[in-house]
Amino acid sequence: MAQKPGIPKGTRDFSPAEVSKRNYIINAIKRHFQTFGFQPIETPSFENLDTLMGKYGEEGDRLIFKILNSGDYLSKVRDDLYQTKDANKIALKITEKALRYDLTVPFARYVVMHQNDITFPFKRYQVQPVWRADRPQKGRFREFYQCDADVVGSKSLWQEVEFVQLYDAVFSSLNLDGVTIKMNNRKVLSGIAEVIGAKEKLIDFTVALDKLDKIGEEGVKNEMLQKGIAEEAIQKVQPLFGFTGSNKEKLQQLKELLSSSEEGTKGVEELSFIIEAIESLGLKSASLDIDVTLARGLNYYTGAIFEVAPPEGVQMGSIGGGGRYDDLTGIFGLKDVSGVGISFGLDRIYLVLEELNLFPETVSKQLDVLFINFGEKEALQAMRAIKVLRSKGVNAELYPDAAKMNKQMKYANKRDIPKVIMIGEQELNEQTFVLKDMKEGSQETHSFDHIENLF
RNA sequence: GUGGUUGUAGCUCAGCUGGUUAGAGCGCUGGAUUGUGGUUCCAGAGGUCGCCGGUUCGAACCCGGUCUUCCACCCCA
Repeated sequence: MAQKPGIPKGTRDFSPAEVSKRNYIINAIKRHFQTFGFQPIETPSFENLDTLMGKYGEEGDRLIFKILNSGDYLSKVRDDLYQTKDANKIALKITEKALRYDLTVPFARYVVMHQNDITFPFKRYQVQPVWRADRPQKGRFREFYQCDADVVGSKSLWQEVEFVQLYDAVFSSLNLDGVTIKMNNRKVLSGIAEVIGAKEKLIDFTVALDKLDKIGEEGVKNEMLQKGIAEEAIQKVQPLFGFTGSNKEKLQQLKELLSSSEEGTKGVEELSFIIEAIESLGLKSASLDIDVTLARGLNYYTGAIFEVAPPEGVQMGSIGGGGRYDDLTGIFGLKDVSGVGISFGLDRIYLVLEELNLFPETVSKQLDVLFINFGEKEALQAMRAIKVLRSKGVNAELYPDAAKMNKQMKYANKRDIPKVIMIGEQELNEQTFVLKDMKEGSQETHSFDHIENLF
């Protein structure tokens, strides 16, 4: 009985055309990572469960794909525990490995394990798939690629400046103009929470604030009230709801709002430094925008927070994100190593480029020329030509069977092969070949000796 | 994890309030065309209607379950 094939939800097959396009994006990203001085590493697809657990918050823990232990894993579960049917507790007994959830935590683990071999500051990049046991929806998959660049071992804000430039360089080279690099700072958020007297509600406060563009001012206020943030406190942050103007104006407003908070003031200073540096260095096509509602990834960011929004008019979540985390390696026993990094969301960038029709036509071209097969002797002559062409880097192939011309031409047409070369009995005898342009429909005869000068 | 949505030929989809043999377009194979693709014409192949169960004389259609798709929430790239 033939079984109906299928793949798990949230996963995808990639066709040759899709792989070409994905490689086009990946190559652009890697190229710029290298020009900015980052070095590649790779880490295993799965890690020890305890390396990952507790690093992404409660929600994150739930979304980690856990790998069942091998062997008779249930025998290790005590009967009384088994009877409780407490999935979370039992899970810890029957699984000790998990698929990686992002590239940042494995990187932190890598840095700690190899600290003696690493020269700091260490700049690494990593392009590998990650897995999340999430419900898929548009632009969200259960297996997807992250393209990360991080620096550890430097507290310099020049790193942040460089990451802004890196985002700009990559998106510009992909001709994806008009992306907005949104920037915030954890210290600013802490400062705001402190000023309004809701310091212990920082996470609730920022998560609600983050939804401003989605649920509006009233929605945010309602959620804050619901989370137990006082009415008066919310009144104090009223300026944030109409937070517009240039970056300079926003900085000025923040400075006043946070003047009583030491931490908040520090955050404003950091933002100012980056903004001023970028203003004097300039960006090619992206714009940098302070967004105090930006609050993703708060579980470990301590300074700058980045998120990249696609150009206006494209319905898609963020296509990149990142930030500074002062003590990520601390949980693995290496103190005082500051890190900062960014990530590119390959799958979403793909969808955006597709929507805006920004893939160059040449990306999907696989073969330059197809040789028509007229039989054994003719095919041998074709193979001689193919050998020469390939040595010059031309993508060439012989149709494998001496099928009907009609069929071979249809094949060339369907594969979108621009040129076809025919060497039949007559051409073989005359030491010539016929070159046909599939787009124009025109063809001409050349001497076989001239084959290498064709392309 | 919560709520909703979707599933019929390789693909995109019709299919009436439940009624004989489930259709179309595109694609595929062959032919018109034995050395010329894209356009045209002719012929043909291809479906246990997602899967399991129930209601009914009778189910693609109604009901339950399950898987899948897409969307929103949570969260996030």
